[in-house]
Amino acid sequence: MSVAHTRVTPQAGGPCGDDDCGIREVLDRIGDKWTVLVLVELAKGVRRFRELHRAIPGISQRMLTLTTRRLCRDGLVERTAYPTIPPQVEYELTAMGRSLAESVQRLAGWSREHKDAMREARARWDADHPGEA
Amino acid sequence: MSVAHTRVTPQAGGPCGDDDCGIREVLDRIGDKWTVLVLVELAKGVRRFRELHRAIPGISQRMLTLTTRRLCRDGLVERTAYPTIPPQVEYELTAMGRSLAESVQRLAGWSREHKDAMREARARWDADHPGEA
DNA sequence: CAGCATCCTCGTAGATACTG
DNA sequence: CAGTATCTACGAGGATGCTG
Repeated sequence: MSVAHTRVTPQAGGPCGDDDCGIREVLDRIGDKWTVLVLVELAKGVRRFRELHRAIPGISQRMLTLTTRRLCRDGLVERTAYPTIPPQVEYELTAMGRSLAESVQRLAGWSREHKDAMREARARWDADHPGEA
Repeated sequence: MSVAHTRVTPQAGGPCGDDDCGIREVLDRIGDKWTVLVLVELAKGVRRFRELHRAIPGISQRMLTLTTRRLCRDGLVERTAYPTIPPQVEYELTAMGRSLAESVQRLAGWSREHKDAMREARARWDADHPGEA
């Protein structure tokens, strides 16, 4: 997510209310393509770089590096590097990271509960609105 | 958020587990720049197009149109157009939309609780890692 | 008022090659 | 193994003008 988020001006007390300001902040963290997947995988336990890479099909080394680094920076993940040869690096959720992963998984629960309803709604809409991409 | 999401191949039973597959699905819906803001504003009650536009500073007419349409398509928002002159259109959350808004706001709660800790973590990281953009 | 159509910018992420 | 560096693309989103 950051979706080229040019940041919605967070003017406290502005017309945007106070509720959503917090929302954009999380979404700017977890809204991107890979963060949640890493989060969920790490929720299962400690993982090495390569293990994460294999566990998350499709992610490139580059994106895994960037994603884990951002998570470390925000205090959501702890990185431990053992100066062995070959090198070995372990990633683990911090307490805050586990708390976020939990919240995220609740949202995933919502998704599972409603995915069918949404699929139907979409099919209905598409049927009623012919001539749309 | 669709963040140019080329869709992580959702191979059931794959190494990516079953938990996260639901996560990406919600994020593909709400992870973009404006959806959650519209969701939260509509959670406060029925809104007309112009009211939404004013309530969400920074959004363009184009993006508001696209965002509301997608929400309608997924059955999260109901659109009611009155054929008056000038036209008048009202947007309202459906039951499913309200349910999603609630879940999203819980995530926003997490954000508010931890934003300070994350800010501190980031400051610490930046101090320990000089020479990064 | 509530859109639609068009053009353009710029960030996210993919691909590939190299290193401690 | 666990990265870094560089180049490229794609597409979400911004700006602007027009319409029923």
